[in-house]
Amino acid sequence: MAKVLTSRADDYNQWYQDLVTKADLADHSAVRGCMVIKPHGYAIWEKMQQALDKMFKDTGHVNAYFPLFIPKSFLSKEAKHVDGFAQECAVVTHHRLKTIGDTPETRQVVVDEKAKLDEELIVRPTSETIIWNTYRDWIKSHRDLPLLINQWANVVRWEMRTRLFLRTAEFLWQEGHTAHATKQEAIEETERMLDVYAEFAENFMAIPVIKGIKTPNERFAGAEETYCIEAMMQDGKALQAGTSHFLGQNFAKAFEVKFANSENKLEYVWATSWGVSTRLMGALIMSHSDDAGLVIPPKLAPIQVVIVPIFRSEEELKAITDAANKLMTDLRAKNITVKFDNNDKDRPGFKFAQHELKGVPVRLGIGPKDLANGSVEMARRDLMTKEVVPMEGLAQRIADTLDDIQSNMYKKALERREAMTHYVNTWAEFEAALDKGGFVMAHWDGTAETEARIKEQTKATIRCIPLNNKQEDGQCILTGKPSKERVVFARAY
RNA sequence: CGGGGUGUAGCGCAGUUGGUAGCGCACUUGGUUUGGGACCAAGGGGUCGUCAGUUCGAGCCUGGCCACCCCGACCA
Repeated sequence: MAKVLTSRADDYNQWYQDLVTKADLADHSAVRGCMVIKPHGYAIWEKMQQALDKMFKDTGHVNAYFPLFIPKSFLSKEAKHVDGFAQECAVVTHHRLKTIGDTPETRQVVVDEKAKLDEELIVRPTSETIIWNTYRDWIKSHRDLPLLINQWANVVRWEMRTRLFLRTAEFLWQEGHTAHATKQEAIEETERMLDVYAEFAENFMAIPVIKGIKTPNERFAGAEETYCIEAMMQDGKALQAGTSHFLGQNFAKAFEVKFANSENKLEYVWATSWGVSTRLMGALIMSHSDDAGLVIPPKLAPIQVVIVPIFRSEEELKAITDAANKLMTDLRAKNITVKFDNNDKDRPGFKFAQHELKGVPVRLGIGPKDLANGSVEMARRDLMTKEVVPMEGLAQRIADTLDDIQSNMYKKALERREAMTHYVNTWAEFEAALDKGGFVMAHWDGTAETEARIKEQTKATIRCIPLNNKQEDGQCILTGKPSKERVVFARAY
């Protein structure tokens, strides 16, 4: 068997890189830090979008679209916000090009200096400012609230160092921006959307997550409180998979967004924002995939079942095709997506390997023996097992198998996370646990100074303070000062 | 942005002292094959990352730039 991927044991980073490109998910582009998302990768992203979009709509949100460009002056209206993003913004300064040079050899396109913009435009790193500037006009009365809007968009953050899906200069995401009459409602919204993300991660992506809040250091610029879901990758590193922010009245005050309450008094509105991005693709890959390639949970697989015919003659192929067509009709009736891979170029063994690389959850092999016996060979991608099963009742059996794969993938990821979560009480234990990899649950004295010192010494950050965290007396692993709860430390992507 | 590395066909690589580019896989055509990455035969594909310089002559030497990888700093 020809090896296509670097193994995880040999070089985890290289494995990830190989997998993303070899499984046709994405490629590097001609533009620094930007990727081309290829059809197979985009198909998975579309499945994520569809599931999330439905969840957003089911919780009362509607979609809209705001501009890519933000006037520079908007960004500076919220002081902490601009500090958070100023370092990584792309700036549009001109609106016209011109051609210089008389011959084809010397001809080139240059910026027309006469076409300088009066006010420079920022390519959005996130859309709070343009949206809140717009909301000012939309919100006049408590009857306009709550305003529950989401947008699917691209954003640009000029990153120093990029990795496909995990951190790219341009990425795709959704950003929800909501306005509420009361603080309580806004906090409820923030928590509701965190729950939506957690449910999506666990039920669709089959990734267990810890819901928690960020420390002030790790908080979104401009937020009062940042909630997050944290996932653990196979190498034990943490990955922030989604965030939901309670923005308080910071943006309402910066953009003068006030509403008349029922007593006709003007009040500033309360805000939230929340987002997940194509980074989830990275989480999906690093949670489940193996040395043979991608493993995709059935609920997000663009193709859930592939049928590979095994044949010698045209007659055999025709008989197999008839059987496959019947089966496909049954599967589609159950909303299972299925592909019949009948190209005559590749041999069955090659097809098996290809579909494993691309992560198709269930593969069926149908050959002359199966037609004679009324059976098929069914292979599971998650367990890499094969069994011969009867054609009778197969569609239902496959539906059940897909369900089982979905839950098995979650269970496996959960077991791995539990095995790689360490509870420690001393500094020596803490360092040892970090070197093993995974989440380290430890007491912390609650100060930013201690958090920074730990990060400096170990590269580990506080991923979150879990919601509904168990309260227990303990001592900070670094300073020995008293602590009431353990927080999640890890090295992170 | 700093330190290190890499860049030759779609992918992985070789290319000697500077003398005008090759191998494996993939691709095309034909045939034989087909239950775990088939085989035979004949073909096609390259401004050697890019721009300049040195030279009679550059894949090879020199410099600039670009991209990617690893390690830092920064960050979702």
